[in-house]
Amino acid sequence: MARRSEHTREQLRDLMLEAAEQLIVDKGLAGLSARAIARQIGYTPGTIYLVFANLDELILHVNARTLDRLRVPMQAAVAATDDPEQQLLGAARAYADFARSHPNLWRACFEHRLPEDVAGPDFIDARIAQLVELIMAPLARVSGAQGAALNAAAQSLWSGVHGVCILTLTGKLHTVGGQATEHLTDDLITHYLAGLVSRAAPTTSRG
Amino acid sequence: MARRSEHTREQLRDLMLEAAEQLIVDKGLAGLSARAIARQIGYTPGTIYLVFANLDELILHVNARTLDRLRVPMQAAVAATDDPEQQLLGAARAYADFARSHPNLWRACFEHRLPEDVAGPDFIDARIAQLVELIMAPLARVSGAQGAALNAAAQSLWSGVHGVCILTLTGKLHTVGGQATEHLTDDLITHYLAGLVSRAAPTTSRG
DNA sequence: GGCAGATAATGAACGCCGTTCACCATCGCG
DNA sequence: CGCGATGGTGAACGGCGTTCATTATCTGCC
Repeated sequence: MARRSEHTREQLRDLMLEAAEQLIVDKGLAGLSARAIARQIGYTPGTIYLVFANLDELILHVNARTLDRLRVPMQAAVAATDDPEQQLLGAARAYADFARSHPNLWRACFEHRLPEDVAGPDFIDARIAQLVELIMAPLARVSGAQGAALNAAAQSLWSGVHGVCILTLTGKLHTVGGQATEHLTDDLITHYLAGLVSRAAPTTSRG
Repeated sequence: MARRSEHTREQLRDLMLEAAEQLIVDKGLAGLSARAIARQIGYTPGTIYLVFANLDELILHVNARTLDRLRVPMQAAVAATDDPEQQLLGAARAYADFARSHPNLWRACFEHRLPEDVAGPDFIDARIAQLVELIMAPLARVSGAQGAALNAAAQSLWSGVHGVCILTLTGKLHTVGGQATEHLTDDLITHYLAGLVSRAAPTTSRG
């Protein structure tokens, strides 16, 4: 058994990513294994290493796909209105909605941990940057901020929305009267924006 | 070889938690294994299962300890001043500082995933609730909020701070001009508070 | 002192895991 | 037809979490 050439390297790559994605969807990152992927596509585990350097790299590519898909509804939310505050609220709701609809895929993007020293690849960093950039324009319009202050605002606000999603959707926020995710993202954004508008970006324009 | 009785069940428990903690500190959650713990304390893996139901339970107890230790500097920050805004900023900085000083322990609290259906135990939920409650009083004083609105504020603001810490400390926010963690938590809190003060908690007082 | 029963701990075993690599079946080409 | 290149294999290595029959030791009783 060798040299069957039923698939191109490219086709094989897609088959593997597809299978991996399905496994993550069904059983989470923990349910993913080289052997399971191989079983699913009718190859042996060794074949995976002809296409990817290791499982981590494969997972990173699944995550890249997930981030690409996540961007679509967020962009749509931004395009759906001209009111910058509504754009931000909509993008956050789209984010929360995606996370809730595809919990295992979404969590894989943030739970997957590379070995201590290895840095995340550029193609992931770039996609996260795209998400942050999505909210820069509305944020600039609504607050008049720019430069470093705008950057800080985009990062802190977006990290904040992400934090709300993480904690609520992983059930780590079972506090008194646990709030719905969107309720909390709305709360965070509304108040943050109100503060941003009422002040001239105090913390970052000091130096 | 059996029945050495060199240690009480309690002592054994502490030995195991200590060893597990050290392993997590040194190599992260991924570096933890029943065999490694056993090796470190001079017992065999089987012994661990006389004390804990499984590794997950052991890890949850390590996490409980971590959350207890995390609360100390946060409480100190709140006690250090009477200005509620400074209390909140201080608590967030203490949180970020702890996360940076003990990255692997801190991350273990949020990266550890239980099998799909199993819910997190109360002794973890309670400790997270304690952290959120820490900021309720200052938040109430600074904004005048109470009831559900106060609850939502505490949860969204604290989740936000957590999100900032997660994304900056795991290196997932390598965007243009990456900001220091404390810079972003300050930014988030300052603006959120300003917004909270300038408005009468709009999103939650509507119904 | 000697013996029985209780029990703390073992260690071998099961079925997984990621990863490597010598090997071989098959292909295209001369 | 033969041959070199190559796609893919599958066995192997050292790890993992977890279970459990077995055993060495302790305790209490005669």
